[in-house]
Amino acid sequence: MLTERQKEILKIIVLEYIKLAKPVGSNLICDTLNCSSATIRSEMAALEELGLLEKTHTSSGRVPSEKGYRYYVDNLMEIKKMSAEDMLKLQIIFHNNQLQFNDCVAESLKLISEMTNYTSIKLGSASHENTLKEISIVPLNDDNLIVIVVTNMGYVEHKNISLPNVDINDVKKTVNLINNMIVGTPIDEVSEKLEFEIKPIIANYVEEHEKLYNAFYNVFNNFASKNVDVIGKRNILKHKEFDNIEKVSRILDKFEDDNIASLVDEIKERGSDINIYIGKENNIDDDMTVIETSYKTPQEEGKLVVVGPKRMDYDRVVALLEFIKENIENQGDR
Amino acid sequence: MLTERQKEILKIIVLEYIKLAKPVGSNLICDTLNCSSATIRSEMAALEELGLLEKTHTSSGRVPSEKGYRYYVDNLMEIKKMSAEDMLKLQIIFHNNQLQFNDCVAESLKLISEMTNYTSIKLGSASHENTLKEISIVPLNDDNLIVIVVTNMGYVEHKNISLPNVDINDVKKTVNLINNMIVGTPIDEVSEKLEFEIKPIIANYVEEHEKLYNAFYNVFNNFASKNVDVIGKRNILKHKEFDNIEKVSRILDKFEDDNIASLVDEIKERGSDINIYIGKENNIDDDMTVIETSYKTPQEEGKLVVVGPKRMDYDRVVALLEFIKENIENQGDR
DNA sequence: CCTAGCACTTTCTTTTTCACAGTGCTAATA
DNA sequence: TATTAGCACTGTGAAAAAGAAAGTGCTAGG
Repeated sequence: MLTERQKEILKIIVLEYIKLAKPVGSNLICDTLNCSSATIRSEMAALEELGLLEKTHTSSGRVPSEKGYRYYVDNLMEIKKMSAEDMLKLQIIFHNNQLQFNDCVAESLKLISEMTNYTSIKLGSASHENTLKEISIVPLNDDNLIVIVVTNMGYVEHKNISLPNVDINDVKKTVNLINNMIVGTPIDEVSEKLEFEIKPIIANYVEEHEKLYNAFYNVFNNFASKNVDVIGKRNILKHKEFDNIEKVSRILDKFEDDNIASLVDEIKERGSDINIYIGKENNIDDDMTVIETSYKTPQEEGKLVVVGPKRMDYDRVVALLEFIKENIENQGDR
Repeated sequence: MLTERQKEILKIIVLEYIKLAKPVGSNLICDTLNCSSATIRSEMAALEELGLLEKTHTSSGRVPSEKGYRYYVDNLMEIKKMSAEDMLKLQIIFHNNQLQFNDCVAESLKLISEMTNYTSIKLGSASHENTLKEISIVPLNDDNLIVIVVTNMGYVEHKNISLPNVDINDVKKTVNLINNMIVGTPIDEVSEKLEFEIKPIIANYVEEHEKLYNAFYNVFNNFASKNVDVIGKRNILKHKEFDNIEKVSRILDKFEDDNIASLVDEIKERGSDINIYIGKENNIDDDMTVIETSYKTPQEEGKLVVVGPKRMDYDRVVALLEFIKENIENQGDR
């Protein structure tokens, strides 16, 4: 159990380090608290003993440890009101009746990325949670057409396919078959159903049924496994701690990875509204913090995620995410 | 006019520098050519006088100048055969009957990026060259639906919109109106036509016509202006000359820029098959080279672009692009 | 329990030194 | 006349040395 003064000191160090990214010395603190630097130093030594602070070298100032950040987040962080500026900008988005609900989410995440210089991620439902809602085609010319697949969660994917020597009416019939027989199936399982339920039927009356079947099979087989949108990847470059190419590469690779959804998703619920995973607590990177919340509206459910350096402006991001989550859930049915 | 030996020297320097990214000294060259380093040095001085070579400092070896690369590309580069390995990998893609034509292009560019560590760009036709082919909707639930827009060039875009209190049949009627009256219009001009041709009609019989109109208006008004795909952005990180965060940031910003299409597109045709724009010759970045070719098939036309450091493996990229272009144009109608 | 004072440590920056790679020039040579 | 050997010179990069700055831990006294 920390004394009040220790808490005070830890808090100052965390906030100061977040602001300037420089180890914090005892002098800076004794200005704020009314006591000498020597006193602070012995307190800092105690906090280090507890694993809440770290030194970068024997005679450096202190830096919060991962445990230190965690303590701050759990016990010290005050729920800060959003700055008037942040508030205003977000409200403009949510009160813009021109914007569709969906765009509001995307726009607000984009705004968060811009304002904070962190990276945000919008995570829709996974493919196994999506079922086939409808498939349709648009013929472009004799040989080429576009197949459009829509899932019940409103996820859309399309593909350009070319089917020379296949009668367009056969294609249409096949589409009808799919729409009649397979709609409602989880996207994951569609290609399987195609093989066992559709293929045998079209084999009977379509000349080039092999070609036709393959085309549709591919559409579903390569269906993107996740509905995920990463916004502001390059922001990582703007932070002091990522000042060398290897680190930056490592993180950018993670962001680009198709698997990022699972990295974020694997995180077990902590139960509360907004979850914070610091450093090793998350699967993205030991040097990063992930702040995450989920939302649910009649139309859609998903997760909003903000990823930044451990030295992150926790208060602000939490306030922003809370605001957005609330607005999404309330305005979802406007 | 250069002497044969000067050409020889320039060529060696360009190739060597491309390989190792280190200024090339006279000793290295006199091994290859049978003469002393002093001779080479006076030749190098002459080439520098002509602006084809540069020094990094008074007593360094030589580095090709922009003009030097240009001379190499225009006069010295031999059309190299592709390596067996490159050839094989690409052929696998183009001979894979599973893959749709469209995917071949994307896959081969992806492969180029991976093999060369440069960035490639697939540039489809601009929005003003696309006309509306068809619009369709998929209702998701009472209030929400998806609008799908397809252009004659096979470009597809979709948008989730919510229209509470609007009768789905009114929406369908509106879609029919659009499909009957506006199909064939350049995408750019659709929102205008909506206003003057569709809006007055639906105003008569649709209660919430304002909402409905706005929704469709937005779909078209925000239609992506370019059909562009940038592959392997992060490859820039792998090159020696981009070893600091500012440079990397600058370039990555360019890649992310929605305007990248125009940066590449503005380039005036040089008339030949494959165009090379070195450093200041291109609009992307003075430190980069852009190699570009266009293709045209019955289904689609567009540009293939490879972007990398000026110190780029010109021979290889040209060979790769030539191969792909040829395969696209021949196999486009398979 | 707090604080003033001081010796000590590490980093960071600057300066010095040194070997190296490569140049330009000159005078001799084929 | 073109080439070459020889040599003085120059900028770079790495390593070593020196000094300043920031901050700590400890001790003794209030």
